[in-house]
Amino acid sequence: MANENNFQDIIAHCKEYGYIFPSSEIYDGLSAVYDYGQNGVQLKKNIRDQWWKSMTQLQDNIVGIDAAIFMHPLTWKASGHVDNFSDPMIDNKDSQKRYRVDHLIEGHAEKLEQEGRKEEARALLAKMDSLLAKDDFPALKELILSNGIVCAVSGTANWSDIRQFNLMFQTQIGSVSGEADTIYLRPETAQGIFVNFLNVQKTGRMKIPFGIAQTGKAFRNEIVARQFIFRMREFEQMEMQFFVRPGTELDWYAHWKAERKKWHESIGIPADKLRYHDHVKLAHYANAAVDIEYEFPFGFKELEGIHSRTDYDLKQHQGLSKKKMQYYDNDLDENGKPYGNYIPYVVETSVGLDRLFLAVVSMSYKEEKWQKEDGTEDSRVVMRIPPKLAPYKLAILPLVKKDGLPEIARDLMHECKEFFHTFYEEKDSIGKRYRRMDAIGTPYCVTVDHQTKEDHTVTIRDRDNMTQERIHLNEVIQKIREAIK
RNA sequence: GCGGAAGUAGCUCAAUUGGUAGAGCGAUAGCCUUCCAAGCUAUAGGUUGCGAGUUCGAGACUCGUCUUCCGCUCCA
Repeated sequence: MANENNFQDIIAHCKEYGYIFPSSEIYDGLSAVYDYGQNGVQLKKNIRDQWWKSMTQLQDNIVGIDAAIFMHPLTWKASGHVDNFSDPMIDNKDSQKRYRVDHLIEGHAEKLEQEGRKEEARALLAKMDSLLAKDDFPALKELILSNGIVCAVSGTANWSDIRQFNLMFQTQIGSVSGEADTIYLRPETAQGIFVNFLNVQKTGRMKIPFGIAQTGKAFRNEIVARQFIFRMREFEQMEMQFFVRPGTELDWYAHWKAERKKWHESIGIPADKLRYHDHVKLAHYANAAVDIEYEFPFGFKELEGIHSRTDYDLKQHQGLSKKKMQYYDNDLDENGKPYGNYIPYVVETSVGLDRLFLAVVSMSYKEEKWQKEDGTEDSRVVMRIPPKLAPYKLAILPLVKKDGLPEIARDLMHECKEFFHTFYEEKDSIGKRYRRMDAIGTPYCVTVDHQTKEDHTVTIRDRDNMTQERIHLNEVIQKIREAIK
């Protein structure tokens, strides 16, 4: 069974074998940020490619886009990110409760008012507004202390300093400082799809129901980082927003709920490691929501979210942009009349690519021990990554570094690399090289030996069961392509 | 954010009461040629996380700081 110790081993293995490095490690690292190494980038790309193919190429009514990370600031006003998550916060050190500063002071003003001290309340709020406008946090804290405002839980005034709680990363657009405007790094890719809804629908002549898919980076200023790449400040999402006729959204929600779980199983994730988790408490924009959870070494956690987002987002954008986010539906209803104009409802599927990566790595990592024929114990660390996701598909190994074997191996290498990632290695004993390939998860190894010179056959070794068979040189490419289909 | 623990070579760890920083594995080059790790030779790799202090002398003691891990907290 998986456990925490195993998880530490997985993290160490990821670094040791070029999958994941802590960001900026030579400068002591950057909290909650990680880099993908030479093997990690390939695995990540392969997962992303599988998703992209399944969501666009294999679908009749879904197209992809790639929206910019920078978006007009009003986008985040519309989505609710600006108003809800960028306020000054203060913590009470005794109760460890966190408050929005404006809520805390307003609450106190209300109490004053009830006590009939209306003038004081008004003065307090006026003072607060002017200080908030100036972002004068020390003065705001002083205001809280001088008014004797205490925590409702602990009853104490043991307050931390006031800090800005920023969900979103800010930066400046415009090369001349002073004239610059604040913009945000997107906290979710979904809004790039919503703001392009009309563009795609019109230029692609899309008919409802249809979907728009996108993969890309998103950024969140989280408070703390834990659990390796499960929660990062910079992460990659794979999202698809599916636009449907109002009233049909829950049918489509059920459809995608089932489809998405099937997809995870199709890339090799065991069904018993997956489960649904229905949301009881729904976000402000949803009328149904479910997580597909994976059993990580630290427990079942969200891998993908499927949300019925109603028409919330398009309606919000219509309100702020003054552009009609409408679709004219020519299909006939039960009375034989066209459905006509409406704002489509949206069913969202949103996977964390980094989380999926971690799921694949977690399920693949195995430490194995067994008895050899002579009675001694043998062991290996193997990454049983599904072949179609593995960074390298094939390793080509000359049995010895002489007798013309490397030359044959290199010729084969040259042919293979047109079709899939191939690794070449001639140093050390053959057993050692097999172990190295096991450790990075290469599913197949072809070994060129002396017999190859006589009959043009090689051995091909299977990573998972360590068995070998002998095949003709001409069969190698076809066999690997078949295995990674 | 709070509490606890830990930072020595790429990895795992040594280094006696405070007295010259080491080993194994790994890496690199060469030898050997052997189908499942651990054959031979050589080489490289360290301001002991960082900064102060105590001391004739600090990897070790004191203080500060940074990072990581564990448990709470947070995670629309």
